[in-house]
Amino acid sequence: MLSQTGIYALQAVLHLARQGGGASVSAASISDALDLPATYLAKVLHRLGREGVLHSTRGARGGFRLAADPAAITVATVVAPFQELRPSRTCLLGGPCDLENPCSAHERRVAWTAAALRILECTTIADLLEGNPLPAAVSAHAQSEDRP
Amino acid sequence: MLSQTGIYALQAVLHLARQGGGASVSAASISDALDLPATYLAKVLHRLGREGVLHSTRGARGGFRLAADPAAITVATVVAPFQELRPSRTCLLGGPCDLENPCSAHERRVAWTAAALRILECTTIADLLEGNPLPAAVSAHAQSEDRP
DNA sequence: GGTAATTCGGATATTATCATCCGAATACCG
DNA sequence: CGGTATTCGGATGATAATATCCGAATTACC
Repeated sequence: MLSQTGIYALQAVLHLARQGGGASVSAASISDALDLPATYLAKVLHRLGREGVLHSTRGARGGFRLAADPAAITVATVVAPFQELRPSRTCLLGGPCDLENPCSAHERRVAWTAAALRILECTTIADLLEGNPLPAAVSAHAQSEDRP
Repeated sequence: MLSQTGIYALQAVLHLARQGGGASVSAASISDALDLPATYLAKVLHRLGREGVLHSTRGARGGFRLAADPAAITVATVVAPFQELRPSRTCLLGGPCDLENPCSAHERRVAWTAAALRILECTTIADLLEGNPLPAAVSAHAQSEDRP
């Protein structure tokens, strides 16, 4: 559902949020705390910086910090640089398919990506930190589906 | 959302359903009709045979045909051999997480996979052939989210 | 100014997925 | 019985995602 890279990004951002917004935190320190591949995470953080999610400062005592309040950063924003979130043009059945020329699975594809996107866009970093539940309107269709 | 291999499987099964359940159809004939990688599709079909979705007969005049009525085959069944459908133990945030020890994104992950799974399990091959809409209970949360 | 800490950015390795190739084994058909 | 069409199954080759390496550029601190 989320690419490994996206998960790393989310974990790192969550870690930064836990540290508060004060000082910059180095990539090494983050990968150390979360036990993630250090050099790869560095690249992910770098990308989040260019994307405007993080603020990066170079040189000694440099590092990364959140570019906004945790309540203003959605999971979708964090993950977007690393995977396609919007429904792509290729449908469940292969070939292209759009509103004018929908394939027989078009409606399903739209429902699927809409459900996913809704969750990612309605959840902020602060929500995850504080354990806020999903809004009822979003979770309405997801009860009692837990046991694997 | 679906792996390429899963899409191939779905397309092939749909093609078989369109041909009716009478004679066996060869892998070459299917890949020819759908313009899919022939040798790879052969493997996919083979797998669907072992999995019980298709019935395969060897030798001249051999080939594949549906093992059940299109209305009795769900998309989930067709796609399952080629990708993890049930929520995995690794959560949105990395580490393991279950009912006893949920991470802060647990509920979101469950909602997400439940929405996807519901669509895949409620849609049969016959539904796609006939263009049946999603049941209202499933699609309730997916309106007006179409334009990419 | 020198040194240590750190991001930046490209080149390269590793791994999973997708795809091809080839030699069987099997069954129909004359 | 021999020939041909086909699935079966393993070995092998591309391509993309994941991960590592190293040299540079930048900045804080002494």
